[in-house]
Amino acid sequence: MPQPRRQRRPEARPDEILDAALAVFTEQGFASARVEDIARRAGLSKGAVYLYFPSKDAMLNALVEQSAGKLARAAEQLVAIGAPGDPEAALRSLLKMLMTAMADPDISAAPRLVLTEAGRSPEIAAHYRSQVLDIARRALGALLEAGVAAGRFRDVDTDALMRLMGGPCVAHMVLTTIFDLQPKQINSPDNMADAVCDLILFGLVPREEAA
Amino acid sequence: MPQPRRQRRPEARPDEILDAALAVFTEQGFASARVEDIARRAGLSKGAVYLYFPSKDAMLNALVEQSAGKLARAAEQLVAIGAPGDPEAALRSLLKMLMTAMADPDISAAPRLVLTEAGRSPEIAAHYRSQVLDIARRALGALLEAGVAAGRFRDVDTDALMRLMGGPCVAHMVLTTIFDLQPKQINSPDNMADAVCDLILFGLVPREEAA
Amino acid sequence: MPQPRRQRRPEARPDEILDAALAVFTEQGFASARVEDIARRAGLSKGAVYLYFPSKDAMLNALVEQSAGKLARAAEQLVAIGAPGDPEAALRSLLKMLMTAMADPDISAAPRLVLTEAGRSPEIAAHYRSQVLDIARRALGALLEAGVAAGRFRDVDTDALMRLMGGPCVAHMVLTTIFDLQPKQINSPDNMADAVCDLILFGLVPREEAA
Amino acid sequence: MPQPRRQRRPEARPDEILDAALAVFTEQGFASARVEDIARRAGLSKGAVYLYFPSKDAMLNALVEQSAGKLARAAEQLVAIGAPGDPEAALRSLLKMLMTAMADPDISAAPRLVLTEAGRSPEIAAHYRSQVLDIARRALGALLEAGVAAGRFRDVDTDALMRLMGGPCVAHMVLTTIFDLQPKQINSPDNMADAVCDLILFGLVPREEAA
DNA sequence: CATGAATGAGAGTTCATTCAT
DNA sequence: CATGAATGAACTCTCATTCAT
Repeated sequence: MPQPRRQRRPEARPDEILDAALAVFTEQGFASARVEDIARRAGLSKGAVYLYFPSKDAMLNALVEQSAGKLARAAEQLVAIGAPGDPEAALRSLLKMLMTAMADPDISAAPRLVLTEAGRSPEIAAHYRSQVLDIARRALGALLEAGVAAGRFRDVDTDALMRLMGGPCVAHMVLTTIFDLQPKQINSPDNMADAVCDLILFGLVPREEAA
Repeated sequence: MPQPRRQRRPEARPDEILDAALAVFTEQGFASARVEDIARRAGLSKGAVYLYFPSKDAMLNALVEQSAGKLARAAEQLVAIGAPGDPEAALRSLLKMLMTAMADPDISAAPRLVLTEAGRSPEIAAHYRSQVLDIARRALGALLEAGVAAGRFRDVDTDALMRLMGGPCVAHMVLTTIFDLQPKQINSPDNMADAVCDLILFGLVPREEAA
Repeated sequence: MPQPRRQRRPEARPDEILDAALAVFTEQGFASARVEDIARRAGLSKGAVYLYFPSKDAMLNALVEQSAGKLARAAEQLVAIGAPGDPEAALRSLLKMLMTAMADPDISAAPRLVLTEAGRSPEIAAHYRSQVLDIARRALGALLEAGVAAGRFRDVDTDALMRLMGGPCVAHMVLTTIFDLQPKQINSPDNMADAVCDLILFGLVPREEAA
Repeated sequence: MPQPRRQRRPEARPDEILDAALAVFTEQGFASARVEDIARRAGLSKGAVYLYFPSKDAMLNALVEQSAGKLARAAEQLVAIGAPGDPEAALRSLLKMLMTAMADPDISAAPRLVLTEAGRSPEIAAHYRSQVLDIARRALGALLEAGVAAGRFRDVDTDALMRLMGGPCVAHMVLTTIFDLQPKQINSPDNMADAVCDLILFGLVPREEAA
């Protein structure tokens, strides 16, 4: 399957535009982004984007809708498959997936956009909440429940665990992508996920079983 | 032919304007915020704002500069005082302070603004990084070192711990302030901090008390 | 929700805008002129002007650059061709060309604009000086030299002659265009040029040779 | 008479303000000049100037009215006294006075202001025309008439002579004050006046002394 | 389908003018 | 008298959106 060198595929236009829009929105912020910049980056004229999207706002909404759910569904899948057998491993996989996704600027672009724009758009906030956060919380709750049932996890609060799992991933994204603050020792998202997961599972205080 | 209506002129004008600006910026985002809205909220006319700040950008910068450092310095103090005696307690205090601050919409407004605007403003990002993040990381590193020296903490990676401590606080702020996703069981930032701290210290996996 | 009314788009747009700008600038002065007035006079909307010129200042500069040199080059040509043969005739032609140009409100509009704006814009002053005044002075110097060599002119100072040639033309322009002070007897720029030229050549004091 | 060191002389305020206004207007142009700049230069606060002048326009008008007439009346005097006895000397004196005045940036500031502002203000143009130009023309006409009657001047057109006398002075002012184009050989207004006067009187074409 | 010239509402900023102190 | 904080109209410039071609 040789990839054709951009034979004008008008069917792909909307996605090309959204890709361009995502890039420009995350670089400049939604309000500061100019439709013309998006058009140019998509290889189109300004007017042409309006053949595919009725407004700049519509692009943002499409972007959020498109991205939302992907990660949440992946998390759901992961938990559904892994939780019954080995909750610890499932939790670790979950964290790795999330951390890796967040550490990749391209993948985290959409969440980052939601992060910056949800504050001034109740629609986006509500949509993301119901399509991503609620689903993620439910999946995490199921995973926790399975682990507790198996005697592998303590019976802790789901929301606390959610913050403990998601928070470091978001923090990692923010620190590396926005503030360019790279970890000193750890040099891959995977290792960062391992280090964080280790702490989540076993805690900062040493265990005394070594007798 | 202006028809003015004069007000008192307290020395506090700049701060009043900054308060109004912070509110409007966090509500609408910096780019969408109108100077006139800020002025009205501060009880002034549009033009009067320019007697105190040369531009809209200057307001944002003043806001960031004003807020930056406060939290970081508080964290530094807290660690310096508490770490030598009881590292666990110091860590818990630190987390509580951070979580409480983040859960208060007024206090977290400035950090939230940085979160949404740093992505498109290298100056803001650099300033916040050097005035807040670097300081916070150093304080946390010192705390960790003290705990390790005292045999109370495992010798883990500072950046991983930083993400584990800060992440949940940021996540809590984002979830409650932006997405209005309140925790189901836990009803105060203080309790959330306790729950998270408990997990950070002792881990999700139960300890074998029997031994 | 714009409700546009489209027009044709000739390649001549920039020139149409400059024509309008020149008219408005000379009528109201650069600072008092409104871009919208220029646009309307050019048959465009305010925003459209900015498709062709990045700023109001750029219009002024374009105007000055466009006009500068035309007259000076014409003067150069005239002198180069006429001076060797008949210096007196060349001088008369030069004066007539200048006087006629200055007396025509459309042609003198650009110089008038320079006259009013150069005082507050060192760039304009420098540009006009080097592109017009220096060239004109050089041409006049050459003409004078040729006349002296041919024994037709006295060996006078170039700068004095420059003021004596240019001054009356500028004065004529100022008096008729700005102060609406028309000559009582002389009714055409051509005749005024002749009268002035006659005085320049032969002086106010009668010659005694008539005997 | 020792000059007191600026003992607050409220009576002189209007003039101090006008001096400041003239300076600022000629530097920046009337429209670009800010009342605050004028106030500061006059050593006052912005509001205080409005105790003496009702508006910025009023300052300009006062300035024009103040300056207009001075020169014209001086020219009138000069002609009235000198013309009957020695028309040539009177003409030379007139030219010298004018040239010297125009070459002094302080003295020529007001005429320069009129030059730049009369174009957009019919009132200023009309006032200056009636208070200065008409008077100057009449004086020059009288001088010419006297000279002709005495057989010393040819019977030329008054308006042409007016342009020939005034033009070089204005040109000298414009070239030196606005375009910073100093004469190469002639180094004083007085000498420039002499050179120009010599040309006006005796012409560029050599006289055949041999007779 | 695609272009890009054109529109016009709107935002930041300036500044002449006013008036409480 | 004098101050300078405050007003608000006006202006430059931007940009989402439209539509003739």
